[in-house]
Amino acid sequence: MKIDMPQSKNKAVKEAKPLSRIQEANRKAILDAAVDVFAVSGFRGATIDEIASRAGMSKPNLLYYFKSKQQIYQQVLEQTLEDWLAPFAAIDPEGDPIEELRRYITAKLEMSAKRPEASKLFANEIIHGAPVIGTFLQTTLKDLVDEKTKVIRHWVGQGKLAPIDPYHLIFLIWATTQHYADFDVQIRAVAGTQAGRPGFAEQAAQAVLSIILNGIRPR
Amino acid sequence: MKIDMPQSKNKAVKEAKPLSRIQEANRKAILDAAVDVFAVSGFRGATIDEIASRAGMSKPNLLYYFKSKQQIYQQVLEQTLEDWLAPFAAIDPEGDPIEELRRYITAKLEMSAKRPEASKLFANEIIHGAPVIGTFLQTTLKDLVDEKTKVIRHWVGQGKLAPIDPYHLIFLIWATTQHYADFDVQIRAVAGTQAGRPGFAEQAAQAVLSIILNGIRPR
DNA sequence: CAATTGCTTGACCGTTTGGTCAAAATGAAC
DNA sequence: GTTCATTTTGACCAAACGGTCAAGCAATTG
Repeated sequence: MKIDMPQSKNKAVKEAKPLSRIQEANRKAILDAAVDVFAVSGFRGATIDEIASRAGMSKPNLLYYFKSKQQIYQQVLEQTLEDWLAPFAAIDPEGDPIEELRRYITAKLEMSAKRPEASKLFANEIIHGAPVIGTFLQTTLKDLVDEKTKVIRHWVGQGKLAPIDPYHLIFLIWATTQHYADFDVQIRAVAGTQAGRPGFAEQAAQAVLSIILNGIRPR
Repeated sequence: MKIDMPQSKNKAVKEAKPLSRIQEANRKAILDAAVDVFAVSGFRGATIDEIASRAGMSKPNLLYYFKSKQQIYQQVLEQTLEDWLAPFAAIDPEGDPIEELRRYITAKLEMSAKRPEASKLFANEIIHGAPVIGTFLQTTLKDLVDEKTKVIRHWVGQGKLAPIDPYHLIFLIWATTQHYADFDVQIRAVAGTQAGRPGFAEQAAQAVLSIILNGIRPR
């Protein structure tokens, strides 16, 4: 599975597209179904038939809207990437470090709880070598991370955070927050009844925030 | 540590097992190849042909040693599980909490660096709903985790650790350490040249240990 | 050496699956 | 209601893949 990243951000280019009511509805139904199917089965494991069936249409009909399985996959990935990164981009260099990071971690934990499929979708893609979003990671994401590492380094320089490597702090936050989505099966298996009880997500947030924030507080 | 897999049938029943020199070599070659292939392609994406080819033999020959793709998969999973959990099981209730956890985290980070495929194998299995090791998670692993949560709770009670929920501490450690293996592509893409330099793993270990250990030190 | 057993593989089969196509059904426009 | 474009699908194809089988090859044994 070798794919090059098309990065179809060409909204302006293909503006000669009316996109009828029925088209819009069907595309949405397909993409919604696709997130779930790709998340649980991976790219290879997912079948067009299942996506079509979940979207309430026949396979050829689905292929009428997206000309290949890959195209659906890329579209779904692109669509979710933006939401996923938004809270990270929103980290404010002028804000209080601890508060900014608390807000970011909380937002990511909420996303993991609310849309675990999106997280699993990424996890799958990256574990398999990021064949589709590889160049995105090396360009857009790297730039964004570089920007934020500067911010964190600045905070450290000001003595507002303990001296830690910004990259690894970011990785630790990503790892921890996404873990609750990607490994939910393991968490439920291990935590047993506790994981099902309401308030579990809040308890998780409290624990994660406590450890990380105390871990980076200036000493 | 004894780990019995749900699917692993007759180990004791099939007592007479000669296991010739050539058999042993071939089985090992197959399993070694299988770890890599399953790790990068997932169960569904992996093909018997590729495993066989990497192991240097024909597909029918591979099927002579393992009668199905699933059997290889289960075997590989079982084989790696023990190593993977050993350092966790080795956490000593009598030892110093901070030192015990430092040892555990360091061991897991080293495993992630040395054998990332093993970690990816698990990640894949769990993200896809743990179809094979599901019951293992609910039984053996849960018991082990319950045991260790008691230890951590005891430490907290003695005032040797800050008051944190043991489950979430364990999840945080798992998440962080495995992240370096499972998401290595993303880490390399984002950290750029830095990630390639020697000493990067040590730098990661230092940062992770610093944040986590300071995060749980009694205050 | 002969013979029994263990090891290896080319050829093959049935199924799944991504994708095509022509034709039918539906809707929009007049 | 007629016409034209859009939407939908049953039937089909080719490739990939898991798994089988019979026959060939190597090794061990007596």
